[in-house]
Amino acid sequence: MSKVHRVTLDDVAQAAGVARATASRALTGSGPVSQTTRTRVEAAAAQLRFSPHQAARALASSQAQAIALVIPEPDAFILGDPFLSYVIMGVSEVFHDTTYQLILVIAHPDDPPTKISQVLRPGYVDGAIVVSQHGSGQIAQAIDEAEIPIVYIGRPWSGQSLLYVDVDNRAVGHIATAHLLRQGSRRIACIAGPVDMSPVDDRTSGWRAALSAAGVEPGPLRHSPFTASGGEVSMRSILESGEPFDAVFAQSDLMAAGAVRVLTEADLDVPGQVRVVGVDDAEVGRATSPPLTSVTNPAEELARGASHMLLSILDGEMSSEQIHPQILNPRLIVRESA
Amino acid sequence: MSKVHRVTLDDVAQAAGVARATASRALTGSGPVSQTTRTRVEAAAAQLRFSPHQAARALASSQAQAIALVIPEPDAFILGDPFLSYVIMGVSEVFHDTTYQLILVIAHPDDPPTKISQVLRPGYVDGAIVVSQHGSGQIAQAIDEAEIPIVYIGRPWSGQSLLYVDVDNRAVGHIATAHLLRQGSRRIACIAGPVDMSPVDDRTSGWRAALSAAGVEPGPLRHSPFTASGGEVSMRSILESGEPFDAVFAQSDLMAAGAVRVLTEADLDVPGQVRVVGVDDAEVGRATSPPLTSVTNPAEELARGASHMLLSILDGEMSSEQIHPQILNPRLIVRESA
DNA sequence: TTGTACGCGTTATCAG
DNA sequence: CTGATAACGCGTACAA
Repeated sequence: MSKVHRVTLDDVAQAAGVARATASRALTGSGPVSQTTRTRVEAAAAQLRFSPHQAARALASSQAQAIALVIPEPDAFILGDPFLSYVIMGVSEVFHDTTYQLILVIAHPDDPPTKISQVLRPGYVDGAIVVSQHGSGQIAQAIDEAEIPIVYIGRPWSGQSLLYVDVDNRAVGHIATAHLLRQGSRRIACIAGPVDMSPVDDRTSGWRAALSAAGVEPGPLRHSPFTASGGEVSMRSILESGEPFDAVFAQSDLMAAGAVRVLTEADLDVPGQVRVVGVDDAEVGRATSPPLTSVTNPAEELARGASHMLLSILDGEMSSEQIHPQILNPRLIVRESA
Repeated sequence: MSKVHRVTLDDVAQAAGVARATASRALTGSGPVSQTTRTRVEAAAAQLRFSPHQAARALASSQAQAIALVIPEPDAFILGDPFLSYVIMGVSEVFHDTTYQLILVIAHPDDPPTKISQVLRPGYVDGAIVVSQHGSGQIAQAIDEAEIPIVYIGRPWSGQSLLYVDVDNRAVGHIATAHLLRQGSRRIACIAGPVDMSPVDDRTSGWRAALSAAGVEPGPLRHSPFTASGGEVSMRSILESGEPFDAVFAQSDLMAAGAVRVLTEADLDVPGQVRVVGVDDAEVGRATSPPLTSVTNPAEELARGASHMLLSILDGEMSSEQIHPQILNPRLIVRESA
């Protein structure tokens, strides 16, 4: 059990016949180095298979070279939502080409805010992307108070941060509803997500706006988690209430899939008796029968946008004038359910 | 622009009127400290909102307090697979209750093995969980050669590591096929995943074994990525080949969903003319019409198992005798597609 | 039980 | 352009 000697910068320097400082400069490009010594150092490093000790580097340079992707997890199975999968992919993709590592932080709403504060500070990560932010709770506050740059995916519920990317969620609700109206629906229900999320708020008000613009009364409205079973619960609740409706705007495809399931079980034909529109244009919506008409929610684009925004801040390439939200436009994908 | 003074352990020590070493021991519990000074130090730390500098701690203790979840990403949209979402959730859940951070590493097959080697070393992470390992490629080798403990989710294709958790994938194939046989199918096609993955191998051989045990000839076999469109492609290929079949064993629900879609488009009734069984028992399989009969693939359990295995190694609670794979049993979930 | 002093591997600041 | 040398913040033998 002999202790394995870690190849350190000193070893490289010695092998190349230079001082440690010189080797550092040569490898990081952080200072003037002659071409000859540079190649010599690089050769030595390659031969010794040197790779810098991240912690040491972070300590000395006070740069963690890591960013956090924070996902508040209020409901147990939120990761089942394809939206988040694509967000993870998008973020990962952008940072893959950089020197930053991606630290995934799934924050439970009931664990101490100090836990997340510990991570969101300089020395641990250089910045963070927060997705699917819920409004209430100390977690949101802890995040707001972090001393590192934070970019949000989805307009933050409170706080005045302008560092976020989002789809125009009001438009999402409007587009979906307008389509249903065009198809002839007159009593449009809304199966919404949790009440404390800004996208939910915005999509719901888009729904309302489209209805009132058409002079139509709103149909029943229900809130539930962004899951298939959430959609089922809401759909059942609406059916049991006896409130009339001839269409459903579900705020995610997962919810819509649940709703379609309940409608089918109740022998209601989709779209014959009830038209359904979802949001996300996710795979699950292509599996339902009939396939789901859906409004896009470009998760990967949002993720990439947020990542680039964060990168440009970290690299100091962002003047304060450039700080403004980036809003993406949703798009209607018509399939057979509406 | 005054420089923000970071609250350091020295500050805490000073405030508590003790030496830094004492403060360190009090906070980490790594040495004898009197009860009174401990409370005093803790009070000071709380008041100053001290939180240790992770990099410094990692450097001094040569423990990164982080683990990596490595996901080789051969196909663009692999994260669309719910299996991986649940793996992420399971791993995250276990490590959430520890002091370890989760670093997500998505490794492209065509980027230099050195990139992943850099991460998988002491000083960066203390251990790693590798999921969905493909056989070929330098990445696999780079991972094998890492100097930190590695636990696999899914039996590694090559190498002799016994540190893995997996479902009994042969049983997965066997159970699915046996069920189809029991239902009266006699010509069972197999829509398999990529050829260089051990689960694919095992499920396929389970399919073969069940068929030969029943004295039945294997139906057509196709390989494609573990995605819905992969399932579509394979299904179309089988249809176009003209080879007869009256059932399909698809090696994931996503693939099965794609297959069902193609079958429906071809006016083939499921399960009337073609029975279909998938794997994963995922949400997407509940949205298809008819809902998918499926063999479970307990992603979260696998993830939790792997996480605990890694933790017990990191904590040194594992004698070499205990090193053996952990194999979970799959289970058939009968729905309407077969 | 507590304090002193050194080391962890890099980067950064100076002289030269 | 290069080489000493001082931080960076914390853990930990060792001595008191």
